[in-house]
Amino acid sequence: MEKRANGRPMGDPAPWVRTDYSAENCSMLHTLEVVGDKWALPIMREVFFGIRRFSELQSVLGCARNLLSARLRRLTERDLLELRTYKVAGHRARQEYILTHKGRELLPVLVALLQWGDRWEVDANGPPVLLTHRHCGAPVTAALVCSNGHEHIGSHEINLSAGPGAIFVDRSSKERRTDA
Amino acid sequence: MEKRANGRPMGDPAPWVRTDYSAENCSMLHTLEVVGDKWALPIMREVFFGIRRFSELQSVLGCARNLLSARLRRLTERDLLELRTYKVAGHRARQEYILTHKGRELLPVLVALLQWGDRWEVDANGPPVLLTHRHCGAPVTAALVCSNGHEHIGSHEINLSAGPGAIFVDRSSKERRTDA
DNA sequence: AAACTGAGTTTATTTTCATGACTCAGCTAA
DNA sequence: TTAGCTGAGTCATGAAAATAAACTCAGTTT
Repeated sequence: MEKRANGRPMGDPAPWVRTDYSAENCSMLHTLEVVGDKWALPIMREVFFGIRRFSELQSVLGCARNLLSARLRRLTERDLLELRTYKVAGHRARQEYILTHKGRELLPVLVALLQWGDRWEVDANGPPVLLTHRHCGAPVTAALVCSNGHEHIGSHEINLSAGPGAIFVDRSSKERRTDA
Repeated sequence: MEKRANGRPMGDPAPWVRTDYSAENCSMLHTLEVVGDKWALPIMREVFFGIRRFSELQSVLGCARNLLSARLRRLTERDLLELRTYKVAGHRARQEYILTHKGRELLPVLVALLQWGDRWEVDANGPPVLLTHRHCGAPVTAALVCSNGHEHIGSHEINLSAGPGAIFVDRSSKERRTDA
């Protein structure tokens, strides 16, 4: 079968419609394996916000200690967080979880989630947290941009194609549609 | 106690460190209430990718039918998806789930997750899915931008402050730190 | 009439979450 | 010097959610 350069067979509905390669190794799923449970993203948000100690995280998040413990362990093992010991005068040594580079790069995910909630699920009082650019004071958002500098790309302006790691499958069907 | 214009008490560690208002009504949590379970985001991704029928979604995602059913119902009730009936010649009427505006605006979340996985959890073969700008062909990413047009804002260039919906709490502690 | 398809529902099993009690070491006040 | 407090957890148990597999049911094709 004739294929395009990117591996997609010719004559497919639209480049935006994926029918020919599998979803099972999608990077999004890999990400969700690490942070896709109930508490990982809230934990990461708190660490971004400066809450870094076990007991503080527990009281701020209100989650079960055993779960917090298990999640912090996983986030540490997967190198999103790093455990560090420090000292406060008059107290014994304490521990804190700090962000690694890998963890810090999750910020666009957190901001995108925050922003969607601000836009679509906010209560009457308005958004509880504001993010602004330190240098100019303007609100910060997660936007789709391309590496040629085009900003605020809409969902219809995006082409989807198979990457080197794509797994191809046959899901073709010759049906033609009419409106209901 | 003396406070700044945004309500934060004077003398706090750094604007980036939230210690004085609560996390419980954060918009991120509102978002996660809608799409924070195991299957909602994968479902949304597939619908973005053009997979829109119940049985197609089930076979592509491999998730349990009852869960798929429950998730699609919730996503429809919450207006991220809309159920539509259509007709294929030689078949009885079928149904498809299509994106609403609210659902389409989740794309930055999906792209941010995809991109983090591509960067940090990709397997040897490389990324399975590529997103490119239809007009110029350049890769598309979710980036932090401000409304003054500054692009690629780093996590350290962001100020955090309480918004109108913030709930204030007292978590002050007078401890001073030394290194461990 | 028998088998097939699409879009689910029901029921049973397994996994994950949540609650509350318990541990254990270092510090601190009596 | 012993009793109590704090930080950072673990353990046992019950509740909720996810998974798997069988079942339903109407329209369709053979």
